[in-house]
Amino acid sequence: MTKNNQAPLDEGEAYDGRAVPASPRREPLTKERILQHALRLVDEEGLAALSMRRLAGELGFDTMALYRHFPNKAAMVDGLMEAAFLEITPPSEQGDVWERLREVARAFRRVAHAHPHLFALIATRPVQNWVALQPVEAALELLQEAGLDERGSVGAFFCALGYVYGYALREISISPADASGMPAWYNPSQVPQQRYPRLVELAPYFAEYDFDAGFERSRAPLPRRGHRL
Amino acid sequence: MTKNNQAPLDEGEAYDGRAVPASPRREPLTKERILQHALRLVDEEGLAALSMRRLAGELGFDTMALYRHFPNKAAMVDGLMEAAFLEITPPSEQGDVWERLREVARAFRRVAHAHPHLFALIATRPVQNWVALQPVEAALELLQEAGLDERGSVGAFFCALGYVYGYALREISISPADASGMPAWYNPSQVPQQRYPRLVELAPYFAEYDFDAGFERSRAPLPRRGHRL
DNA sequence: ATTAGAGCATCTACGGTGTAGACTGTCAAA
DNA sequence: TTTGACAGTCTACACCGTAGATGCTCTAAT
Repeated sequence: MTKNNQAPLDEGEAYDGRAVPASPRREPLTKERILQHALRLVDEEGLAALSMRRLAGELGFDTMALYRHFPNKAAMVDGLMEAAFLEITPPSEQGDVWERLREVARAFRRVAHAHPHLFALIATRPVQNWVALQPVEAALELLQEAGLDERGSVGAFFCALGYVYGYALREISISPADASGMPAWYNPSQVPQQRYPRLVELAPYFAEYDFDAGFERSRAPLPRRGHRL
Repeated sequence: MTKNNQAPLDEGEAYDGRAVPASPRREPLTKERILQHALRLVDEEGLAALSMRRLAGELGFDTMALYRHFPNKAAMVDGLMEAAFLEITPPSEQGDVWERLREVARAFRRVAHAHPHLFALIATRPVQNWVALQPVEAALELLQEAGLDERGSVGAFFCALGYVYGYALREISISPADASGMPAWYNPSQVPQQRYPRLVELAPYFAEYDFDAGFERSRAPLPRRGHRL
């Protein structure tokens, strides 16, 4: 398959992995520029599309130039995840505690939508960036402010975090549609009728399910006032 | 890094990707044997360790022999996921509906523990195996049996599925421990004290958190009798 | 008994990947 | 003017998935 290459490439052919000797003066490579372009690549074409050769090529540099800024590819991807976490805005300073907790949850989900490919990675790997713990800290603070004791905070945290991650992940994993415009198993005509009668019966309701509303409605995993977890 | 290679390899050196001409009579390759060995590999060393060359080598065959049984690597991995889904046992035939729903949830979580690396893939990708929909069908049936209407069933399904996936995923993603035996952010001495005071304060409670109990306790996302979702 | 064919296994080769190590050019400080 | 640091380049290596041609062995039909 041929890849359409609308990148800058002002310095030369590039993107066979090599760049041209380069003009005497040019914008030097930086961590930020690299990450920015990499993020765009991943968002638009998925993680598989992110290769050091291609990335460097599209930026107009030699592949190995990237290694002046990151020790290896894994470190660069870590940088991408960190960037994603930085998009999780801190909750507002005042207002109902539970509402502020919901704000954090929404921020997580927003990141999932903004960077689905990256989010799959984030949800899958252990946390290894301190920045990533910023929203965690915020959530814990809120839970305690809401009156939960230590053990309760941790319990509620894991419960809610799991829910938010999982819900968002289901959302973005389910999406890819077939020719008919909807995932195969939403499409009753494709489901083996007698093995999965409920699936067939409920197919239209799956198709019309509103993820936004569903997320907002489901406060269950967050304990409420007077509700023992 | 050198890889220790305790595989069969009775036919010859192998695992440089090539196998020896092979003795006249030997156990032929089958889908099942391939999947079985591949699953072991993934469970023990992670998805990255699964390469066609290595897999074939360890089985004592030429790399390309695998392609007689699977059109490509992706199809083989699909087979692995299908195998994992088959481990999700159907719920018992009778008893409390909610308890049977919990059985399905537990079965999911059990698979996550049995095959963490594979589960990360499963949780991340859209469903593409009909077999994988078996437990979905079961859950939907139970939800309706419990008295929820169509829209309610779908809502509860997404809610619960998200929670189960997410909770299990957090569990298996968090685990990798550092030298001290616990994940870095459970370890108060490693957490930047003043940026994350709550994290430090709650660290011991994180360390003692019981995932099993937490999972069992958290029935919140599943609506109960008399509880409007 | 001989032949034809079907399957499975093997071999070779191609283009892709991440990255180690040596090299070159440019600029700032000594 | 020299020195050194540093950014970018070049070459090379080992690994990856897999297309295509070739060979082997057993079965069924002649």
